[in-house]
Amino acid sequence: MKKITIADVAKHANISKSTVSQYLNNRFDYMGEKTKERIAQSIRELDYKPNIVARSLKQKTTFTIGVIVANMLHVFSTQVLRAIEDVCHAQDYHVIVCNSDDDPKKEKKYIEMLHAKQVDGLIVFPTGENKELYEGMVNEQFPLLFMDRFVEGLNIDSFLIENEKAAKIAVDHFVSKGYENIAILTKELLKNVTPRVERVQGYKKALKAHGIEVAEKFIIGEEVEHIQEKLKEVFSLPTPPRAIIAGNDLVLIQILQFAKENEMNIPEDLGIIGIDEVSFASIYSPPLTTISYPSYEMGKDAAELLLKKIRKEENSMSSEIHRYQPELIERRSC
Amino acid sequence: MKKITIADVAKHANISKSTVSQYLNNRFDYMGEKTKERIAQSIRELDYKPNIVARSLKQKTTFTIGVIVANMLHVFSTQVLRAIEDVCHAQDYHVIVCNSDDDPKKEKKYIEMLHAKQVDGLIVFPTGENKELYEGMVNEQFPLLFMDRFVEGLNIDSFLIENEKAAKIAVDHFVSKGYENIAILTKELLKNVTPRVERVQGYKKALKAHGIEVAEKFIIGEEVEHIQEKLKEVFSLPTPPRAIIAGNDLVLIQILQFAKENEMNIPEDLGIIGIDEVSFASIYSPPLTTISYPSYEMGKDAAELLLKKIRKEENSMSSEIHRYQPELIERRSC
DNA sequence: TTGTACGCGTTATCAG
DNA sequence: CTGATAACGCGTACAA
Repeated sequence: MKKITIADVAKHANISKSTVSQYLNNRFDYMGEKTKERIAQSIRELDYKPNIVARSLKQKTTFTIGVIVANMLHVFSTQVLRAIEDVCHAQDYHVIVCNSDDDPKKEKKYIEMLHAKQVDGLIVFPTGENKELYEGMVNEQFPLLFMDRFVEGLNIDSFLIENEKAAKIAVDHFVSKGYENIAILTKELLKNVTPRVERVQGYKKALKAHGIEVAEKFIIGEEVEHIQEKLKEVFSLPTPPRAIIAGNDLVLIQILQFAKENEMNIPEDLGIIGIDEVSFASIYSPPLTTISYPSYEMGKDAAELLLKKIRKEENSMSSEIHRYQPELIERRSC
Repeated sequence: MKKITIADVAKHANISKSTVSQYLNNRFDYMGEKTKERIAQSIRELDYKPNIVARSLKQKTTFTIGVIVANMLHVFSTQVLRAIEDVCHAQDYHVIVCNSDDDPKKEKKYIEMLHAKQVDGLIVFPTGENKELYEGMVNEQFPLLFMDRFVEGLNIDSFLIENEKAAKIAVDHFVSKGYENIAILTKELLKNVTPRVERVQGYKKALKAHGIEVAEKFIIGEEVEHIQEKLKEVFSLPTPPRAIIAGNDLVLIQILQFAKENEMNIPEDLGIIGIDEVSFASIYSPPLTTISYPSYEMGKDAAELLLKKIRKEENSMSSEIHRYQPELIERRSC
């Protein structure tokens, strides 16, 4: 059961490989009707399928891109991926998906392997730890885009949420409702991941703009496993928070759990605003006020830009930061 | 800025391509130390990267597999994908991800393209509408696995949840708690997708086993957009349901919304069991009783089997149905 | 140990 | 309109 190649088809149709190749590439400017027919016939009879690897070798293009996310279990990543895949499908590209798990080594290995596999471009949620590597690809003019995270001084198109604004919207809303002692909770602050640092930054700025003093004790960063203890600690303070911003969906669930276990009334005892839309926001009791942003659109725009750069319709050298606006969805938790 | 090939390295090191190739493939059984050093040196200086496409053409293997899911926005798909990616990463394979959107045409196009791209194997959440195509691949001995959905009479390894049992567990639990008028809600029943039909089947069987008559009006299938109206209709019946099984997470949210809007008390007015674990199950009021199953494990096992078949460590001809056990997580909604 | 020559499947070029 | 022939980059007998 040997694979049939273009040579077999040629032999079967009694013509040369080149003619068959032309046929396959729709270059029948001057091809005889009868020849066309014979080729079509042979292809059908032999059930010939072109070998795209061979074509890629010759054409130096694979019609495949790579996407390296931190972790595709995150809802945001999933939505971005889905958008990318949709755009690629529409333009006959395929997508190789990888999880870096925020591990620079893993990220590096993936980038190098995908590059070696000759993918035509890459969309990365960067760990930020492989600057030289990123830089090398830019110099090579390799189509590369960053998503969700920014890496300083690198001249690479980046698609980001207006994170400071997201935090500001939350603070403003709390203030307008008369809340005091507003806290913010995110995952560990150690890692300087763009969304986290920007959100905290925006939180601070917004407080200052309202003439409220920033209290470090209200800026909480903790690994998910230890959030409950941490929360307990913070809410045992003489002046505990009366309002809290959840830095993302996971952290929001932790807060809700804590509030529930301690029988705190929302929004009376504690106001809550979650950054990230969650599936259960509108059915929760009370319905949760959240801040959402256009994940799908971000993925779509990124994919479209990448494909343009791949086709050189867009200058692969110029680069900018694309910012997306967060939006308050007011419900009842604040 | 020309690409460096193995020939350039050879020239630079003043030896032949074959020697370099051997070096790259760790076949230095009899290679001179000095030669090895020279090669390493040249590779570094020229920053040579092997072209994997060329290697694939020669070796007829791409170290890439394809996964076609119905829609990667579904939590189950995401978890399965993540597991597959983990296994593949550990064995240096890459994963191309595609969304069929339950469209047989799209599925067909993907399968054919991926095949042409010479992926080494495929894991598919089948639409079920491309039997001939699936069959062709089996005959070709192409490594192919099905996930979540079963296609009759096809001799292809399939990884499925014990769906009937999941429904049975729910029914049994309701009955043991003294509930009557137990309904089941799924998305449209028209499409004969394995999980849906098996769950309804299991529901019926379980009721019968308890000597309870099956009422067609309690078997509800509806598109997500119209679920609210449908629910309104069903709960206006003379004897409305007192308990309801949510066929999946999306449908569960719809039920919760309906219950909330109509101020129904859970579990007093209405008992609820959701098939599919959801992130907010334990923080909801009341905490939701759900039935979960090992998605990650399913993806992991599938990927491992696929890679074995690819390496011919496993007979690609033999095939079986792998069933996974659902588990009741009792909380307070029933 | 190393070098030569050829194959992998397709496409591009250039005669005819 | 069609057909040789040479790439594309790598791997590998086989020869030396």
